[in-house]
Amino acid sequence: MDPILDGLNHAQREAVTSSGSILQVLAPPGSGKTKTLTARVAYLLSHHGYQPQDVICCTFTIKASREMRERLANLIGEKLESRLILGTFHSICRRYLVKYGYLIGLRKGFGIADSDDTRAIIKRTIKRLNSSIEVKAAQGRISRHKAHGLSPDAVSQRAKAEELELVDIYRDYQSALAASNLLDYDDLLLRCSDLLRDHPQCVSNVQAVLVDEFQDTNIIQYELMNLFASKSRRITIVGDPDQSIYGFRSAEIKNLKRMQGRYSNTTVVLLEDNYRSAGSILNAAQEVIEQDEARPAKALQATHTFGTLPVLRRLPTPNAEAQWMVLEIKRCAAMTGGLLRMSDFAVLLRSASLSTQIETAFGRAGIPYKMVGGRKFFDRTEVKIILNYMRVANHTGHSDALLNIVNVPPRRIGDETIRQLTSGAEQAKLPLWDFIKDVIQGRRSTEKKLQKAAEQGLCNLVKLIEASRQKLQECEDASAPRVLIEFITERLSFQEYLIRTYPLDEDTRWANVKELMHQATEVAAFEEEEVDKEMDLPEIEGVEQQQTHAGEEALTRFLANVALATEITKEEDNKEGTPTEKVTISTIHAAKGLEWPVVFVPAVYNGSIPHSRAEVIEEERRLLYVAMTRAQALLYLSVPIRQPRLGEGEDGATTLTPFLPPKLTKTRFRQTGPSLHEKVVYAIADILRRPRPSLDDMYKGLEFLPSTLDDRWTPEGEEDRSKFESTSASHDVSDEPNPKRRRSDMNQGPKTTTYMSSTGYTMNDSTGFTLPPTATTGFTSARDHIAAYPQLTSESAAESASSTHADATRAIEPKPSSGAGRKDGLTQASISNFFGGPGTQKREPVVPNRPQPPPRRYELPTSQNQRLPAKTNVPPTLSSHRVQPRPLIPTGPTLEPANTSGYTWLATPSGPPASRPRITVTQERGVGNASTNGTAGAEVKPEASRGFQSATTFHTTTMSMVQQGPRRTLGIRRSMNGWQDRMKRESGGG
DNA sequence: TTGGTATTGATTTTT
DNA sequence: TCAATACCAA
Repeated sequence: MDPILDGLNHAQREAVTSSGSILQVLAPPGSGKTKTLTARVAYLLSHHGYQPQDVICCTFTIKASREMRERLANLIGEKLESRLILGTFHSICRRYLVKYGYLIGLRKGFGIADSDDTRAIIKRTIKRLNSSIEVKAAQGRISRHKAHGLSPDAVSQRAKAEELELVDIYRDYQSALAASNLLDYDDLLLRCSDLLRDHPQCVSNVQAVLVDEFQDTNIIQYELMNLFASKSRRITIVGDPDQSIYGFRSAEIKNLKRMQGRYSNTTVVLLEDNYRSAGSILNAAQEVIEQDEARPAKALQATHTFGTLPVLRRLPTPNAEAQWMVLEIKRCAAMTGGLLRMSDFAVLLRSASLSTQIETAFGRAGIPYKMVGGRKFFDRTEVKIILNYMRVANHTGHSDALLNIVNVPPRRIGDETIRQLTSGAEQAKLPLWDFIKDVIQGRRSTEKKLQKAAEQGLCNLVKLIEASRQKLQECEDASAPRVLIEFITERLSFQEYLIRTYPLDEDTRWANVKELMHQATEVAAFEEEEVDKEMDLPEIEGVEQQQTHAGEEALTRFLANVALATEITKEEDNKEGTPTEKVTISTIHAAKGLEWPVVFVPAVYNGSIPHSRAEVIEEERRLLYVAMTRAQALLYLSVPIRQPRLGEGEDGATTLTPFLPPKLTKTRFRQTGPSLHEKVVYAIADILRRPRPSLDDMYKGLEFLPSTLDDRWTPEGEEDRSKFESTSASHDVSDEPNPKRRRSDMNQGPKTTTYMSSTGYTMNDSTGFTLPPTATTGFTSARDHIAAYPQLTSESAAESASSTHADATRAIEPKPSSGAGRKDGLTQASISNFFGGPGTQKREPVVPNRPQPPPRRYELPTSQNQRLPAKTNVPPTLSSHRVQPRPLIPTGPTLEPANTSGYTWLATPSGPPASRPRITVTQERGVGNASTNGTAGAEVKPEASRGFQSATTFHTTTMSMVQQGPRRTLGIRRSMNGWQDRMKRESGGG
């Protein structure tokens, strides 16, 4: 058997081995899309004998291209992998333009205009033309025209009057780019397609073209694909119309049809088995996407068990929402006995700006996280300054970069001076830089005489840039970027400048500059090995490739990578005790193609999703679909019922997204987090294909939980006043009125114990939630609890109904006897399992009067506390607020009849219905403790203890995160052109 | 004319 | 939280 085909199902195999030269693979979420595509690449190399440098593989995002490289390296080896022409459309185009751009009159050493440059240029011309068009709107419309391949002239021909205003801006923008020798993102594609259309010999070597996420291609990218394949006409595309979420970037789902029309011999293969998600999640997601009636029906078959229903949680405010996520993450982590680690959780957001509250809540609670998407490393002001110096040094014609740094650090060059200079340069038809040089050397003068101070400042600037250029000329190797950064920071006394300007966080800002240096160093090290030659395009007879000064070339490439990558991977500082395990917070867009065991999608209200400014609401629905289908085992959607800030309703009330109509939420969702008893946990383990945790391990975490249920808020999304009376007085905990006061509350307790602080829960209790100062209302009986959640019973019934057929597919065990007493019986069984089932040495429900350290939530009277191990001593403030052990009575949602794979419970002795097992969690802890010394679950132990102990280190991480402020964590992306290959070599090889 | 301080305003998604 | 604007003192 061909190892390439190992582990592929029938449809995947068919796709991989298809002899059709034009192949479309339609691959819904979790169907092994990337696996199939990489296998196809490997198959083409090994069975068709193509050389890797003759295969082009286009992805859409950098992350996707990195993943593809990694997978291919495993499949075909690094040697071959590194020679593939693989990358984002933009980066591949850049490579072609660098080598062959001269054929279409592109000037050497062109730079890439990032969105900041674009915005600045457009802003300037709008001002000059006195246009009333908004900058952002103009930017978007110009980009759209370009994505359709329309030049300013082309637009003006078919334009209406109002469009003509834009055409002027468009023209002006284009000439500004040309003047600075810049290409914007659209130009990269556009000019490359010009190149290949006029000079197809540049790609005459290409044997096969593969495109990932084809539904996200725009017209130009589609044309590029065809041009790449103009010789061989062998194309494989993988895509899913349901996951098209880049329409705002002119992506056209129509390209699928267009391609079929263009190539009559198109073969279409459908993948429909989902290997990622629980059946319950798929059902819910499928129902969301099927609301789109224009969409062709497409099957999506679950291969996993039904699992537990997804959650749609209502909460009072965005802040409560964030705190709830903290609670649920901790609850999941603790109650699954080390099965789930921090890196198994993801929070997916419609907008990156939603992250702030979540980040602060996580920071306070000691949840380590990393933010993906949102603000980019290379966009930080301090980094940007250095980069702009480098850009000017690289190419003095880059007027926008020059304008950005002309008075940074301050050189007494103010607005007026700049106005004189720019208008003078324009009149003289000179680049700004040349004009400035002429002025200070006395060859020219401005309309109005410049101030002495300003002139002196300009003089210093020119000297610095000239010196930098000199330095660059002297440096004829790949170290140029690093050399230049060092030189510039030194000459600017940049660190002192940062201290002066940003006294609050000058250290992190300086650290960012250091990080930039580090990146440059890495590039240099990589290129010195000359491995990068393999990244070059293959030589083609008869077409000359353009050569450049090595140092300049290295700098240009560095800057291009920066513009195209905009994020970098920070190497994990694996210092002792630093957890590398982090919760991912990401935009939904940036999460495409990825998966996590547990996914949270907060803010599912109208205006957020669909976004209030969204143009196509179908796309927003697909966005929700994409977000939901990232989840493997647990999916949480949530919505704050009030949005105090920008809410459109009078009191800031929100409305649930129309994508989740009542008939859907009633049948496919539960209202609160699932009870995480044994069977649920086992189902999670099975879906993740991880070993089931032992019951011991599952007990271990419980004592640190304030509750084993998701019950701090009512299912309707109010704070539960019966338990948290004092907090309801000020229900916008959200705005965190006076943290100091609360902190002092906490500090009434003994300052104590590494243990306390190490749980990471002290922090949370003290700041995240408002604890009632007195214990009067702390106790809630389970009966009260049930009374408060009447709907749960029916909900669980719905779940069992909807899950029956899914059961059948996977039932390993005989079904529980169904019938009248079924619900109770099941519940009892699962609960008693949970607290003392056959997984442990104890078969009986635990002896009630055996003294055991209780979990905090169900605190025993203080007399019992004396028997706690010294280190687990609980401060009086915390122990006092709940005085009685809370009996746990099975409630509706603990029913999980879907998970018949948990076979242990059938053997469990369940009490007679009359005497329900009123087991306190105290006992449950006892079981856990007792069996810690036993043998049960020994093999799972390392995992479990890691998950648990890390709480200690979470805390420390948090502290550093809090000090640094939010979003200091560097993103996980890495620019391409081999940076990641180097990483791989280092980590993988060593 | 500059540069500091205060106020206000604003925040889709990515290459 | 950050950035752009507005105003005032030098």
